[in-house]
Amino acid sequence: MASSIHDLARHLNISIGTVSRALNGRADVNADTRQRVLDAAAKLNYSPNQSGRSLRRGSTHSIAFMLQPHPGDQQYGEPFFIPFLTGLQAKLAESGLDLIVVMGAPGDYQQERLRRVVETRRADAVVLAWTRREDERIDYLTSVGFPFATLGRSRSGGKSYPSLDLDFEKAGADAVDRLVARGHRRIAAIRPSLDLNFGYLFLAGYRKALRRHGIEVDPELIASGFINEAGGYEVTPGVMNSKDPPTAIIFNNDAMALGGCKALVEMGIKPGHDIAVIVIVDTPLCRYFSPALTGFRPPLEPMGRRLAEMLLASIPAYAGEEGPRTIREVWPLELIARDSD
Amino acid sequence: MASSIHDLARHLNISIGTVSRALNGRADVNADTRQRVLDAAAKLNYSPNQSGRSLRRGSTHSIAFMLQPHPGDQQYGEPFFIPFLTGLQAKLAESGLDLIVVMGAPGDYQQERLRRVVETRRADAVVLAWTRREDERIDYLTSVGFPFATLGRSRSGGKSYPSLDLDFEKAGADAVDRLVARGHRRIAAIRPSLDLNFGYLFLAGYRKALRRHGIEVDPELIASGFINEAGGYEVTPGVMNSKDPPTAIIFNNDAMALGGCKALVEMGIKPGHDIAVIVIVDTPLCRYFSPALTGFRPPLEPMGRRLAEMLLASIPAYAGEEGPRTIREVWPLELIARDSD
DNA sequence: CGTTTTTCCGTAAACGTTTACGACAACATA
DNA sequence: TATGTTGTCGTAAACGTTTACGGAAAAACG
Repeated sequence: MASSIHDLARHLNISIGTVSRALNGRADVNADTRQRVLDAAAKLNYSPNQSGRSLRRGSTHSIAFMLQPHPGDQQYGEPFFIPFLTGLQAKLAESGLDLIVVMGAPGDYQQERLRRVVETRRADAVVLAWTRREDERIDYLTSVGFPFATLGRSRSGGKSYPSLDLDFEKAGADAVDRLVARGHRRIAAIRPSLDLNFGYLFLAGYRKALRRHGIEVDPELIASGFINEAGGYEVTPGVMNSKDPPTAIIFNNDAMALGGCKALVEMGIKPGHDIAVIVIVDTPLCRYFSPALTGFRPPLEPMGRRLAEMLLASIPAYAGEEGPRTIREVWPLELIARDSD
Repeated sequence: MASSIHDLARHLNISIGTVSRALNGRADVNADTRQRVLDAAAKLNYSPNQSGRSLRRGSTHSIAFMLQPHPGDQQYGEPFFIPFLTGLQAKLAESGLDLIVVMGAPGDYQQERLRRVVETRRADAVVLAWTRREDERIDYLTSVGFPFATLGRSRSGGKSYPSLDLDFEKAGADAVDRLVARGHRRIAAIRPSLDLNFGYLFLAGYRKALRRHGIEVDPELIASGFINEAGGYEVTPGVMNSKDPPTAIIFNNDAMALGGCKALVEMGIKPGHDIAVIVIVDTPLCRYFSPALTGFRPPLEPMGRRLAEMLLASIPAYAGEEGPRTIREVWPLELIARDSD
């Protein structure tokens, strides 16, 4: 079934060295023999054994992505990641690289699994998501000198790695601007409870914009919960029951918004009618919800492709001998106005 | 950084053969030296190089999962898969196996990528999802004798591989039973347009139950669309505009239901009030939707674990020398009554 | 004490690649 | 002709494991 380089050599009556050189496009092989090798490879359905190749080369030709379930809810996951992975994989495949997805073990926030990937050299580099403000994974990877890139920023690890992020700060501010322009002054913010960096950035933009408009930031209008439906559902009533309730709520993502809207409805408050709602990271869910939720849709698939490019360019083994390269990018987030605000 | 078996041997002044045997728990090594090897391995932070190991062993110690984005919608993916993958990965990790996730290329339904995984021997086995009624992937894998397991049934490939599925047929029937018991006789079914097998099974149960109740199956009440929000949104109006409109709709999954409900609201029809709604494969979305949608929640994480077990047991290299084993399982789907019907 | 068995360990080959090195022929140059 | 250059290819080592084989020492047995 699996034909090796030896089979090709025997079949063509030449040495395995020549076969390998022909296959790898090296210069010191006759054009004629190269063609014969290529033909034979196609005929015998040859494809190189990855283990042998990576053992010899010292690189695995694959990139790992650390995927995690929702913190606080093992039951369901984040559809967010799938289109991102699609882009990532597509770009990596163009360079003949494979994508390994490693699930994080709940609890230790992936440290253990990350070590395993690094130490067994299962991948040449790793991509991290849901970066935290202080991220021990980043500290670890930089300390051992393992190549990586992140979806999202962090304060850890200096500026020595490629990262791609969305401008959540601006999105938070834009959301506030829009609501203020529509007459709101009591604006709540509901964000994830963990120190996920995008929640932090969102809140920073929210605060800044409020102050810019001369509106005092009221801690009673800021709540945090798990970044899923349950989180939004549990936390929203508290905000609504404050002394001076909000007339608008900004949710950090679609799942929290869904749960929050459920809570609102149960309180007899109609989202989009009695109260304005904006979502920072939306999905098709927002568009098809009733009322359709105003939000910011991230271009996930292009982000995946771009981060793959950036990562590859940062790895000497894959990149050409180019000079310094862009190492961090922050993409704008564009508001899509719908019916909920 | 990365210490090899040679480092251990040199450090302990013994041969690499002994080190390997000690590490692999073979019998012919002194208990004392074994302990010394283990200690040294821990101290030198040794972990075996996967490439070397799999080259020698002829197995990669990793399993591939083919992940695909929504057909007809590249933009977002199926949260369905994440908890399933969590379970799969958890179980595989217990046996020291890694999980490789390979994204399917849109268009050729994964044939090309699947070939690549098989031919380069990147994995020892592969897990398929979203099985079709006739599935060329299954035919291919059986024809080349590559081990695999499927989430979902298919008519392809005989009975020679492990598969785990949910009883969509019974769920479809249960949904009909419940609606009929509540007085409905005009019941619509909205399912995916592709020949995804779970859509087929669902419809079979739906039909069977209707006939059992002496209700004629009306083709006008059956519609198919892309298995996402857009699909449900586009297809639902057609069903509602039939000569004798339904008083209840069964959606095949949560995304289609969301889109369908949007369409209903736009037509001035209130889901859960003017019309009953049931979802076959629900997610937390259903619970937090307003009205909360009655549906069947699949135990995805346990399913992932179980399928990993079944797959491992079917691979001679991993399994002990056990006899014949359960090769196909169909799990029941339990209805969770909520507010929409 | 001689023989057989057991226990433990070292040697070396093998897995499928890649690549440094050298060999040989053909050809060009002086 | 002698020398150098170029083009092409084979040889063999190396990557880090695992494992069949054999051997030496120790233990068991007569």
